[in-house]
Amino acid sequence: MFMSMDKAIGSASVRLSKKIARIVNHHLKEFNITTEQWAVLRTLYESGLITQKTLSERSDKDKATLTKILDLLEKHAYTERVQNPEDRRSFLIQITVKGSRLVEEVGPYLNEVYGEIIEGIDQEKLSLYQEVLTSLEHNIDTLLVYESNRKKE
Amino acid sequence: MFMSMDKAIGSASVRLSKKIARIVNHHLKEFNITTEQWAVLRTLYESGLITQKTLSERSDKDKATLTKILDLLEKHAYTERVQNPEDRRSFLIQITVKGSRLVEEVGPYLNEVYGEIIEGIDQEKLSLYQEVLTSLEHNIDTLLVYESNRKKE
DNA sequence: AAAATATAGTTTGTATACGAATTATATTTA
DNA sequence: TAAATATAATTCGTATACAAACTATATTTT
Repeated sequence: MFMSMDKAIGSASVRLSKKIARIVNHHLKEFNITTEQWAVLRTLYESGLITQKTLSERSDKDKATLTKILDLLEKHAYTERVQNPEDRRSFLIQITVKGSRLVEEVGPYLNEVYGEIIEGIDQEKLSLYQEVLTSLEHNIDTLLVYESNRKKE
Repeated sequence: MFMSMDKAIGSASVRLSKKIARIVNHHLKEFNITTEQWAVLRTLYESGLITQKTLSERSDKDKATLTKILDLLEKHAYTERVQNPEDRRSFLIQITVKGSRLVEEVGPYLNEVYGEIIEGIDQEKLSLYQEVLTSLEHNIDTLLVYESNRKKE
């Protein structure tokens, strides 16, 4: 069975992720926002005024993708691009009052949804799940760095 | 800390999934195929001749998405749509010899990649990780069914 | 059997992911 | 300091996700 690992870990992780996004999107629909926009907005709420570059790193969004997401968040007046006085190439991204209010409203609501998602699973197992999640992510980060370095040579 | 669950479980799972797809895509590039095309092709390899509908369910692909993926797989002659003699609306999807050969080549190779991804993580923890993954998926499936039923009323 | 309903697959529209090219500006090097 | 290189952000092209509308065909209801 040559694809046991693949099936067990990779496919299952990817499949779960899509389902999480699907159900969260259902719940976020009434707020006119998507899972990914939420991830960016929440990161911004927690970070305060940061550059688009930094926001891209912290929210794990590609710069091209982030451009689009910020366009949408701006359209709803949840965020604003402000010229960075220290570097004319860059923007500082500012969450608006409306954006902050949304985070404060949606945050607790989403936590209820997550309560349903983890229902019946031991806290202990969940902690271990998170731990493995982190290890896997770390391994992949290492591999990705290695590959991108190899590419440059 | 009102978004702990969101951050700990949701965002982390989604982030990991994207990274898995990213690194696997890097490796699959030389075969001119993507992670998602691979998932479909592998499912088909394991299932034999099945309808597009069934393939959609087994590979967890939306029917619209699957249409596009099959278009691409067909372009590379890895699969074919065959008229279903029992139902003129439907197609049977057939993996070609070229497609089978690809699966047999890529499968073991991908398993090596997954070996690197899980490097240094206890087998026991990985099993538990999978177990939680399954439970979470099950919970979400239940919630999604519940929601889609509510919608119809 | 005709009408109503359900189903398989495609198309369309919007959002996301991401590599590559492009533009404007900074930083480094010769 | 002029030239080369690096960086921040946008744009473009291709792939995926998914809801909704649409087409063709099946199935069920009356």
